[in-house]
Amino acid sequence: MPRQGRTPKKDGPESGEDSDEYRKRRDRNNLAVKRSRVKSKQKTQETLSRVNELKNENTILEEKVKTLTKELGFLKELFLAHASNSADKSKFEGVDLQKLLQDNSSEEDFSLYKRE
Amino acid sequence: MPRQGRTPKKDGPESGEDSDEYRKRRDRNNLAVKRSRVKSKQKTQETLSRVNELKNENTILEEKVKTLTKELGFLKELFLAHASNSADKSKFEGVDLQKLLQDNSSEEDFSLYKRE
DNA sequence: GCACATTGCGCAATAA
DNA sequence: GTTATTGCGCAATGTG
Repeated sequence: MPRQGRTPKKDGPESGEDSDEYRKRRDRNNLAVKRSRVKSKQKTQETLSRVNELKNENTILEEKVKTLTKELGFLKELFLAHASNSADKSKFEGVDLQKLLQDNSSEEDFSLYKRE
Repeated sequence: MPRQGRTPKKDGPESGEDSDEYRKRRDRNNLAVKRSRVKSKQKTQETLSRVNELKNENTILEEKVKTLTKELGFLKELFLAHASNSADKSKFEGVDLQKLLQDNSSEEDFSLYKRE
């Protein structure tokens, strides 16, 4: 659109009724602009805060995963150690522990082995 | 600061040397303003993207925690079931399993029990 | 046809 | 001295 630089002469009841209605409209728009810009800055700040929140949650979750993984590793080792030393040769409650514990089977459904 | 609205008359070599140097300066500043605003918008977009990345990582980590917790729960149950049925009454490789497995001991240092 | 909201843009102040 | 950033007003445009 052509950036028309103010029409000094009043052609009539167009965009520039010299000072009365025009000024009022300009002032109201200037206020609206300020409101809009304040809101915009708030949103930006909130987004930045959100990033920090998420980073923190993330760190906590990573620690949790680390801890759980360590714990799990320990139990599996203990388990296998016992199983390989036991009389029944790596069978434990009918479960093939070597196979069961070898991988980290994140996808696996353990409910098959679950007791009631 | 007083928002001086252009000095039409040239008082001398001040801020408004009527058109030559002034116009050049204005044009260069206008370009700088555009660059600055583009950069600003990019940053905003990047921050929004960052939020999404973090949300995704978060979801993945939460799933991982869930899976690991489930797996751990299963192993502990299996472990305890065996221990309580075994002849040595809840002793397993010299470790008090009941005590060891009762909690989720996130803080605990398992290295004490670690084999070489 | 309004009225407010959002946006691109230029100006001037001022930070760097 | 220069560019970068920022507050501000204007006008166009979007939205309802």
